[in-house]
Amino acid sequence: MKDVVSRCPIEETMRVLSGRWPTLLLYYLQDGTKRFSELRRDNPTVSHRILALELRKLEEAGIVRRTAHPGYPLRVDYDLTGPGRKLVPLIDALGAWWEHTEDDRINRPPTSEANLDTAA
Amino acid sequence: MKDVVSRCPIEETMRVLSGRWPTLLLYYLQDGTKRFSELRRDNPTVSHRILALELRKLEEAGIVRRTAHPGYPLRVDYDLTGPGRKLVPLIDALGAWWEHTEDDRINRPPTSEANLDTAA
DNA sequence: GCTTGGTTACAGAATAGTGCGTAATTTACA
DNA sequence: TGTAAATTACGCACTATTCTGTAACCAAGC
Repeated sequence: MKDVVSRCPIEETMRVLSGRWPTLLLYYLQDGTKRFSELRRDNPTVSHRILALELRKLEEAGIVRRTAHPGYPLRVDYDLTGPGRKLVPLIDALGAWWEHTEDDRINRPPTSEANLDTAA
Repeated sequence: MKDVVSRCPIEETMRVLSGRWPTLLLYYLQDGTKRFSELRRDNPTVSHRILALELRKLEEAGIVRRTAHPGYPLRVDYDLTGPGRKLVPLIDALGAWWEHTEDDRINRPPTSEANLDTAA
C-alpha cells in the first residue's frame, strides 16, 4: 500500500487497518495499557521493527496513544484513544460476519439473481 | 500478506479485505452486476492483472460470484453473494467511523482513561 | 554490560505494473 | 466474397516497486 491521498473514508480506514497487525494490536490493546515489550510477547511473530512501524502508523491515525515515561530503562505505554475504542466493536463485527456467513460463503449458493432474495 | 492459516475470524477477514481494492470493488458491486471491463472503468488505476487476482480472491472467499457466459467475445459478470451484500454495511460503518472520529483522532485529546499524565 | 524502545542499513520476499498472446465470433471494407 | 481487424477477459513472463526481516547500533542509568 502506497501513501495515496484519497478523500474516501473507507479507503483511508483500510489504508490504516490493512495487513496482519493493526487489528491484532487493537485486540491486545482492548484490555488496557500495554508496553512495547508486552505487545511483542503477545504475538511473538511480529518483528521488532514492524511492531514499531505499525504502532507509529496507528498512533498517527489517532487510534493508539503513545506515552513515554522519562527515565531509564525506557518505558513506553500504548493504549487506545477514544476513537480507537470505538473502532473495536466494528472490527469484532467483521469477525462475527466471517463466522456467521461461513456456510454461505463456502457453499456458494445461487445468490438470488437480480434482487430476489432467495434465502439465507 | 502471506497465506497464514489462522483460526481467528478477524484475521481471516482482514486477509481478504486488506489492500486498496477489495473494499472499492465491494463498493462498485453494490449497485448490481458488473462486467470485468466495467470494473476497470470504475477505477482506472488498477491493472487488469491485479483486478483479476483481486476478483478471484473475493470469489474464493465467497464474497463475489463470477458468472462466465459461453461464446465470444468473452463475457463475464461479477456480483455480490449473499454474504457479500451483508458485508457492505459493515464496511460502510468503518467509513462512518473514520469520518465521525476525525476531530478526535487528529486532536488527540487526553483520552478519558486513568492515566492522566504527560498528555501531548 | 544489562536493560528498553527505537532507528538505520542492507538483503530477501512479496506484490504490482507492462506488454504480449489467445479464443471465436462479429464487423469493416476493398 | 474474402480477409483483415476488433472485441473481451484474462494468463503468462518479465520488470519495477514496495514490504518485511535481520542484525547492528544507540541512549543512559544501575
